[in-house]
This record gives sequence, C-alpha cells and structure tokens, in this order.
Amino acid sequence: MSISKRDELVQKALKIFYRDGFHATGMDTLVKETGISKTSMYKHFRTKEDLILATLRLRDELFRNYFIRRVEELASDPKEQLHVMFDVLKEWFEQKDFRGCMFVKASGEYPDHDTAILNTAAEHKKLLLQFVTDLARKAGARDPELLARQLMILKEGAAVLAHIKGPDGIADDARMAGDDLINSHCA
Amino acid sequence: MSISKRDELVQKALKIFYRDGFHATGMDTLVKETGISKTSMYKHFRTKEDLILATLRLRDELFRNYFIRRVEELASDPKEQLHVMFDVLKEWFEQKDFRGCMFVKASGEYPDHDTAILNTAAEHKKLLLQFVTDLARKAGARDPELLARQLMILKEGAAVLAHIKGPDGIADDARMAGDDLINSHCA
DNA sequence: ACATAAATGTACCGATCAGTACATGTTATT
DNA sequence: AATAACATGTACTGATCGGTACATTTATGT
Repeated sequence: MSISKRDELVQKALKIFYRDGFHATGMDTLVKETGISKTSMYKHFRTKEDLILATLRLRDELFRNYFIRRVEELASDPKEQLHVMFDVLKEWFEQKDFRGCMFVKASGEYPDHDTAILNTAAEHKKLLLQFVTDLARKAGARDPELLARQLMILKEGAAVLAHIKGPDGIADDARMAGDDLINSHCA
Repeated sequence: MSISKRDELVQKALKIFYRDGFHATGMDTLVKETGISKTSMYKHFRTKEDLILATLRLRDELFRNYFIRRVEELASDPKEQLHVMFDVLKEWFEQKDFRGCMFVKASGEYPDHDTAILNTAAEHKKLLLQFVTDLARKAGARDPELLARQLMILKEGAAVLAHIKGPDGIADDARMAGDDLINSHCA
C-alpha cells in the first residue's frame, strides 16, 4: 500500500529531522537512513518543504495526543490537571533523545513571517493553548485565557532551558511557578 | 588594522546568521553580503564553526549589555528592577527584526550535547541567570536562586512565543506572571 | 623609497545540495 | 498468465556547500 509507505517515510523523517535539524538533513541522508528510495519520496512529496510540513503535522498530532492523554491519566480534576501538566513536561524532558520542542527548532530554521512552516508552528501552539484554556476555564480561573497563556509561557521556557542546560530541576522550577499562578487565579 | 576587520566580519555575520540561520547561510553568502573576501575570513577563523562561535560571543556581550543597562535605566530598586525586566523584553520583542533568541536558534541547529555551540548557549543563559539571581538576592527574595530560575523560564518562553505567534501581548502576560512570582517570593 | 604585512579576486577542490530521468523490478488484481 | 500500478536502483543535473591555492593589490612602518 502506498499510504503506509508514505506514513513510514514521514515517521522516520520526523525522527531524523528532530535529531539532526532540517537544513542539516539532506534528502540523500533520508534515503540512506530510511531505506526508502528518493524516487518514492518525490512521488509522495513535491519538495523537501512539503515533507517537512508533513512531519510537523504528524509531530503536532503525536505530541498533543501524548500530552493530553498523560495529563488526563495523572489527574481528573481540572485544577489538578493544570498542575500535573508540569509533571508530564518533566517526563518529556527526561526522555533520553529529548532535544527541545520541534516547532521551536523549525521556527528557528525557517524564521520568516507568514511562511508555511512558521504558520504550522503557530498553529501547534494555538491548539495546545486551547487545551490549557479549557482546563483553566473548567478549573474556575478568574481569567482563564490569561492563566493559560502564562502557563504556556512557562512550558516553552522550560522546554528551551531543559534542552540547553539539561533537564535537571527545570520542570520542578516551572511546576512551582505554575502552582503559584494557578492558585492565585483560582482563589 | 586587522582586528577591526575581524570585528567588522563578526558584526556583519552576526546579523546575517540571526536573520537567516546558520546552516542556511553559506560562506559565499557572507562574502557577498559583507564585502569581505573569503580569503580574509579564513585568515581570521579556521572554520565556519569558529566564526559562529565568535558571533555568539559577541551576541552574548551585546545582549547582556543591552539588557542590564536598560533594566538599570528603568529602575534603581532591585525589586523594581526584577519587574521591569519584562518591560525590557517587550522593547526587544517589538524591534522590527526580532526573530527570537539567537542562542535558542543555535541550540536548535546544533543540538548535540557537549559541543562548543550548545555550551556557548548554556554559558549565555548562565550569565543572564547570575544577573537575575543577584537582583533577587538584593530584593530580599526568600529563595533568590529559585525565583531567578523561574523568571528566566518566563523570559525564554516569552521570547519563543513572541517570535512564533508575534509579539502582541506576550511580554505583558509574562510581566504579570513575573509580578505574581516576585511578590510571593518577597512577601 | 622600500620592505613587510594585510587584504584582495579568482579560480578551484571534492562533497553534498534539492530534484529529475529512466529503465528495471515487484506486487496485486483480473 | 497478463496487465497495470507501485516501488526500486542508479545515474545524472546545475547549484551550492565548506575550504584552499595562488598570484595580485593595497596599506603601513621605517
């Protein structure tokens, strides 16, 4: 089946792009490491950028599924779910192949405004924000939109620093800051 | 003088790397855009990576000088200086060529642990953290190290999101979160 | 004026870049 | 067994990659 071949390519390319970066990964490298011929790649994707966009869409799906599922596994009360977000982040940071947020990497390599890749990154951030805003609203926050945006700022900062300085303690620092914010919004 | 030529190269390369990225900028592009011959470049820097490291060292110096100077211009009381950090960030985000933190971009393109570029990024974050920790201590925070780390998490997250989603409102959200943290640490 | 050093232009190196052409295999359906 | 669609390997394109060779020009110090 052609669809599963396509998915296999996107899955494998995702790992390689995440590990090595986008510009640093050539199409010939993808051929070597995926075992999928270049001809097949260009049958499914017109350009390298199209392939990158497909990997970002898959990443968005995988990451949000993982994040939301783990939050819901660790707590059922909405306010408690806001708190355990940072425990889920800690799990993520401690994965041995953690290299920061893939969308932050993509936006660093393709920084021009109003381009497909940066817009995809913005869309990912927007979808995550919506999930957190819903939790904040259910938790009875005075300003759920503001609280959610603030918690997302903590999440992004923690992810960046966990990659640059190593994961030790960062998620705990962010968790404590998040606790303060959540409690002062849900008095 | 050779030293000023070298500095001129580093200054111009810094702008181009920041605008377009590291892998995306070839040495021939630097020749074209700086007007400095490739021969001269390779007399001052053995490799492209050496040039990148020099631009990062310059960026560290320029950014910390700017950040610290502006904080001290906007407030003299240490606790107040912690607050106005976020106003300085807002200024930075609203610069028209703002594209996020250069060290975050560098760590995204060169993500391997224990390499010179990632270590330089970590050093930059460490130096900024020291400045904020000193302020937190002078402000009488109960746990100045923790408060400083938390404020730095807010700073990184705000910078990332200001680039991906645009600067509107982000610095204000981070400022309000910072206000909460500072006040609860300096009761 | 002369010597030394710095900076230059140009042409080149082998390797890799994204992307294509084309002929050959493989697989499934009929 | 025949056909059609998919997948393959290989070889190629022109452009660009990081880096070098070398001869020439420019500027400085005495």
